[in-house]
Amino acid sequence: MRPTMKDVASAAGVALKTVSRVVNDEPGVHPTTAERVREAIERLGYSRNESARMLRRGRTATIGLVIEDVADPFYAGLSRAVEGVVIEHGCLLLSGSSGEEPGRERELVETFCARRVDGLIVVPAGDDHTYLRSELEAGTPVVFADRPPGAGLDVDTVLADNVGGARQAVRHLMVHGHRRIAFLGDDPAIFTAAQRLRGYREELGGLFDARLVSMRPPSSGVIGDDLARMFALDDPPTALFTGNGRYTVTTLRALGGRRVALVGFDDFELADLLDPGVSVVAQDPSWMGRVAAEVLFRRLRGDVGPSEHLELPVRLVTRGSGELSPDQAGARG
Amino acid sequence: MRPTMKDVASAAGVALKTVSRVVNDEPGVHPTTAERVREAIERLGYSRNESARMLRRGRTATIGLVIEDVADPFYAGLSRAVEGVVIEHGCLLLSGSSGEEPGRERELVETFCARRVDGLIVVPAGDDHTYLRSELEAGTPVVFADRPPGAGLDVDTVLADNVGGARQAVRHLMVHGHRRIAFLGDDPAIFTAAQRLRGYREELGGLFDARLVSMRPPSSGVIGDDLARMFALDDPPTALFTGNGRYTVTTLRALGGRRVALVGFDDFELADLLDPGVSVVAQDPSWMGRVAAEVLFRRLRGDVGPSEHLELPVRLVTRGSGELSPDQAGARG
DNA sequence: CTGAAAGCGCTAACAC
DNA sequence: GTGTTAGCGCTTTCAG
Repeated sequence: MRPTMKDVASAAGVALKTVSRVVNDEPGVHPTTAERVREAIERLGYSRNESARMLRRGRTATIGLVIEDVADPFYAGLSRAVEGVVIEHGCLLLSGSSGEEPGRERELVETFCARRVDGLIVVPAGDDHTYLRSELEAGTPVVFADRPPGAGLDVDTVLADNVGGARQAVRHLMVHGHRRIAFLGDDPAIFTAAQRLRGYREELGGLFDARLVSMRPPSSGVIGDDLARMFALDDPPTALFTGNGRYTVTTLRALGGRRVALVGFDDFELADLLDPGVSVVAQDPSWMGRVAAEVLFRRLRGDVGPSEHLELPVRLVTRGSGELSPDQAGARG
Repeated sequence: MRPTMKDVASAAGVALKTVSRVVNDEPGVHPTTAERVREAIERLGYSRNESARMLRRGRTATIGLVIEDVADPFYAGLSRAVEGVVIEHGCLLLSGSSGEEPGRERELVETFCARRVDGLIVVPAGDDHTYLRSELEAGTPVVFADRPPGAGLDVDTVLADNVGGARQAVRHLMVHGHRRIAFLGDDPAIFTAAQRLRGYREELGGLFDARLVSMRPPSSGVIGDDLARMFALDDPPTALFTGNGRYTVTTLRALGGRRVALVGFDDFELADLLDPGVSVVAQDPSWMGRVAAEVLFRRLRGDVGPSEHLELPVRLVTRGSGELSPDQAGARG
């Protein structure tokens, strides 16, 4: 069906190996012979079968990326950055979304491994990664991004400063006079959510009040109810800290124009165009992706040093919503 | 290094083929034997080498997806939908972003083809796809999404109703009393931009005024200048039609709170939370992705009917900005 | 500079 | 039920 090297070889009247040399730009082929081979390649429309090459060489020039959901802007940005580095290194990217399901994460990782990806970048959904043990022993480098692996796995990790970022957000609100600061975030089973809760709690100290904390899976759709419950308290919150981009948006929608001080974790498009502009603790998903990919390729180049645990700083961006004072709260904007 | 079927076979005291049978759930293996093989697989930590399998079977169970940029919400949504269908069919997705560069699009497509992807979904950046000819002849199905292929290529295509959507947007603004409607969009070399300009022009008829059209590459950063120029006219626009999500956002930012009627092509997160809410002609990127993937798998299943050319309807979503009357324009919001 | 032979790990086709 | 053989298309090794 498709022409193979053998076909090209007989078309050009040379041996298989000579074609291989030409295709791979190996030295030691007479220019005239090379030209004849190239002409045959062109004429037959030959293109090297990478599957065969991979099998023989034992390298696939493929990196596997498991994220939570490409449609989420954070992971989309991360993916794009990973892709950039991967392409720069002459590799291709196999990617998949776990949808926050540990089973799917594992399935994806195992499928990628069966394809013998040269390396793996994983944003884990689960917290048991013992299934990766044999792959690591086989020498495949793995980098965890955004969230660390489950206990007992010593691999490179690139995280954001979740605790510090949360503390920064809460401190900012406190500086602006708030004492009743609510936290709305994801299920604490998720690492980043738990870390941000921790930072929130640490910074709040004695002001912490469990009634001002709502952590629900994003699908539950009850953030509005939780908010209503909090606002009905004798001492309602005057400020909100939302645990990630999705919650910030959901919360803004649930507020329906009600003016409350708010700082969100994660930056998002149009945060500056809302009224007031939404103050956020911004992560840089591209940076995280790039760093994770670079660590991976360093390993691929043979770096066998101890595992790296990077924590990327985050940045408070003030746009108005986080600078409202407690007495400005409550009014309908 | 890694255990192979041969290793498993000798560990279990059976022949290679028996291991293959067990691994592939082929019938005709005695339960006891199968159990022994499974035990050996478990003990050695064996996992089938898919590269070898691909080479032998001639199918890679891989689909290639070329888009413009994963970090763009439209393409992120499309990717996610494609991924869903691909996984459902037991395949994996190789994806890459062309960054709107025809050269990169071609490179990606050719690399994917060298890996012998079973099928290809392409959002083209260029308009010459003759390089795909040989691949199509080799039997690889290709589906174009969002934009059609260059001349002379008869393949399945899934597009949105760009002309109709643009007409709908302009008509809506006209119904609300506007006669001076500007169009801000992408370089007309891009299919969707050209189609939307066409719809805009058709619907506007005699009211068309070239001075109210600005089509620039998104990188140029001069949308604000163009807008200023238009507003400085004797008969400035009272309404804007923006050609895609990115332009809508850039335009809103450039307007800096100035109240002008506006309808944008493409829906976007938070469009409802801005003041006024942004009216849009909404496409459904997930739908487009799903449909494209389904058409592809139908081909893969052997459908050899004439090429399909699907046009997905779009939907006008009114949120306020598109319902402002001409005399409400000009004020600072 | 060029070529022949072996074999990567698997599956297909056919024995037994 | 099970095993043997050939070979997918390429790279590696070694021989000329």
